[in-house]
Amino acid sequence: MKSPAELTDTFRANGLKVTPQRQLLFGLMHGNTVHPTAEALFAEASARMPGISLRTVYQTLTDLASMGELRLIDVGTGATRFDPNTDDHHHVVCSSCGEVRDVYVAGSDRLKVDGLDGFQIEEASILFSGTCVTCASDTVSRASARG
Amino acid sequence: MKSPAELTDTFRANGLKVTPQRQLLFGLMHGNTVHPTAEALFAEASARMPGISLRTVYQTLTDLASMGELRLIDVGTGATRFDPNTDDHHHVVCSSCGEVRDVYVAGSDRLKVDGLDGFQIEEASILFSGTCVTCASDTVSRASARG
DNA sequence: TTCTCAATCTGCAAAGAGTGCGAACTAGCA
DNA sequence: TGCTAGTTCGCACTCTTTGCAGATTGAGAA
Repeated sequence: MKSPAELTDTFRANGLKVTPQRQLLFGLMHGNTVHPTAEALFAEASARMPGISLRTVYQTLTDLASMGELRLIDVGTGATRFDPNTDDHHHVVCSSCGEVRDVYVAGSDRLKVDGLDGFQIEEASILFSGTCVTCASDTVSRASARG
Repeated sequence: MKSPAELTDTFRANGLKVTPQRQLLFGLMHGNTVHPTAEALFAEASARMPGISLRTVYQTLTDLASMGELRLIDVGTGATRFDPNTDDHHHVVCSSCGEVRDVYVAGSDRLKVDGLDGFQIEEASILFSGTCVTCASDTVSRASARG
């Protein structure tokens, strides 16, 4: 995703207005690597701008996504997450705490896929799931505490 | 997923009862390749057994999934889909009509993944998305009809 | 700087997907 | 046949996201 300053220009160039709410969200998303949900962003935004509405957060995120500045990701934890990293990458999710990280996969072009049946593929997304370091060590400590 | 007869035994062996509702759902899911949603199964089930409740459909599907007889899949179309194919496979979804097909992928063990950062991976799922044959030809016909 | 108006913001209602709960019902063993 | 734990069903409710409408405001024009 572009920098807040660049986004300001892009929005104006597209006939969209640059409001304080949008600027705040540009800043909160830029360089953000935690893959927040709309609700999480709303909480952060509210702390800095009391009164901002959840509706506006959804609206702005949707705008950014339709401009290709943001990727919407669904890791099966209920709410959609937003990712400002628009590189070609995939994700890994911790099935215990829900943390999501970006992963880069090489060699996916050499996969042999059977059953595509005439589908014209536009995209392939790989989702890894497992246990993150923190949750793995928590499990270990609980186990030793228990026994 | 096992056959309805085998599931009957498995359920009883696990102390679960075999009701007409469950038998109906065993039958509807066995060999089912369309990846139905709970709502879709409920519609089919209702046609054969008026009065069956959506709650029971969810209940039974959840039971089957926790016994490993069914896989829950989320292709990002809103509702969870249920897949009686428990082989090691992946999915392709048509972004136009939502159709889901099973695909088999070879060579995924040779992928180079960067960024796993200590995660203990338990699963990797690949979701392809694109346009199915039917929707692709529909687009073509509409284009030619248009001129 | 002021004016204007389309774009935006906010709050609320509502839709879609699932889940929790409790009363009524029933499969399956004794 | 009776008993009882497991089920079913319907309803209320949660959660996420979207639709709507009136009030507000950004930003180009005057």
